[in-house]
Amino acid sequence: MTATEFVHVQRSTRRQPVQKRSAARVQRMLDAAAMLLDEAGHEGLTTSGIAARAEVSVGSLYQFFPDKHAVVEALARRSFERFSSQLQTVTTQDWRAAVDSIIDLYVAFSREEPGFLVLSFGGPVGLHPLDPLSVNNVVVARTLGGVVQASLDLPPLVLRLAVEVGDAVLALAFQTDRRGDPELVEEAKTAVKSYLAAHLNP
Amino acid sequence: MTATEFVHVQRSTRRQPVQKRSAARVQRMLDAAAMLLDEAGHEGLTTSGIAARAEVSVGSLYQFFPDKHAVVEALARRSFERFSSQLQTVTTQDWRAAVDSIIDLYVAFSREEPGFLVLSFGGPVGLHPLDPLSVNNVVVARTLGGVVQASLDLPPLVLRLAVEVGDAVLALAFQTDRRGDPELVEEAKTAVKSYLAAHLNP
DNA sequence: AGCATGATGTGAGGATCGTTCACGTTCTGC
DNA sequence: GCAGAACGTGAACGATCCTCACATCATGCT
Repeated sequence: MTATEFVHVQRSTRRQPVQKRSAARVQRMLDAAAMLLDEAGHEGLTTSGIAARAEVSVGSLYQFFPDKHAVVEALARRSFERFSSQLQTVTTQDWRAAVDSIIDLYVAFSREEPGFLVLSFGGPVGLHPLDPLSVNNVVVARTLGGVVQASLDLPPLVLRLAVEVGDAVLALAFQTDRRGDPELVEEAKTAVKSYLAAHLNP
Repeated sequence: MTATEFVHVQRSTRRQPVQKRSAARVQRMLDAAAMLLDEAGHEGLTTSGIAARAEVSVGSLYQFFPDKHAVVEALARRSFERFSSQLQTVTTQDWRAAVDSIIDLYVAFSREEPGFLVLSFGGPVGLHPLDPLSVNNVVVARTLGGVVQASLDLPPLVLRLAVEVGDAVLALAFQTDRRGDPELVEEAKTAVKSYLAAHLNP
């Protein structure tokens, strides 16, 4: 599983940046969107705001993104790619330690990567039925599965739900405390581990 | 815990209906919002749409609600009150059966009550940090606790997380299948029960 | 009944936002 | 150095949220 896995065929009807100049501008737009997302949340995110912050005209935004939602989606994709690349450094024989590491990594990433927190838990995720951001959890589940398969063998659904369970508790942790309530972060670990353990001793 | 628990001091700066006529109109507005939510989702919900569907002018809407979000919030409150009143009919000595019943009730309610599904899982829930809709799960957790305390004693946090875990899996169930993927609904039950069981045999 | 007061109802219009488009500028390959 | 493609721009259009000045209805009091 390489990072190129996420470079899907762009669903956008817009141009893709081919020159260095515009590629850099697109990155600036995503940076601007991430900052504004942290500062003002989803509701405070405006196309003109993104353009202004990125020192770009609105028209430039729409050269590369079909609509505002596509900007958010591209940002989420970029953030998740970064997270995923770090995820692959997690290698351990003990599956319990793997769960802890993955959750710690996720928490750290939520604190550092601008916009990541809002994208994950903030609210409106464009849940298009096809292949939305929610599929991210599938990737996490596969990675978890890859790490874990060394010591145990579980059906994909269980791994997927384990990730979903962790996500839910972590959402609560970040809702309580912007930096992630430590007690709830620990509970997320035990929740996932106890859920997985339950599927081992039926 | 009676239904009046949810009739908080109205946070709105707007008038509250005092005559029968306007009270009925407010209900019509909420009905309209629920229908439109089912038909077009959050993004398709417009104030003029609600007003038209309820055969009311936009101005009337804003006499009783400070903004659009307040309409959604009031609808969520009303729906949850209805759900909560059914929730109190669940009485059982076996806590495992109680979990099953509550989840079945939730699934049934999500299918029948207009807008309930979109409000629960659809996306943008106005996660105001103070006392948002997310508190609903606290109420469910307390009810679960009340039913369960007969047979076992668990800290509130565990009950709260049990509800959160169930919510997460059910969200996935309704994301897969508009009527709730049966396999995932069953998995929601086992996930919650195994999580609770894990906190009994440490 | 008649009147006063407040509750209720209205919809055109201001403000903001997403998006488009016709035009001007810069790069790339030949 | 030239043609064509890629890139960049911002005024303007339509949709949407929300307000406000005004009209109508209900209730209580004399």
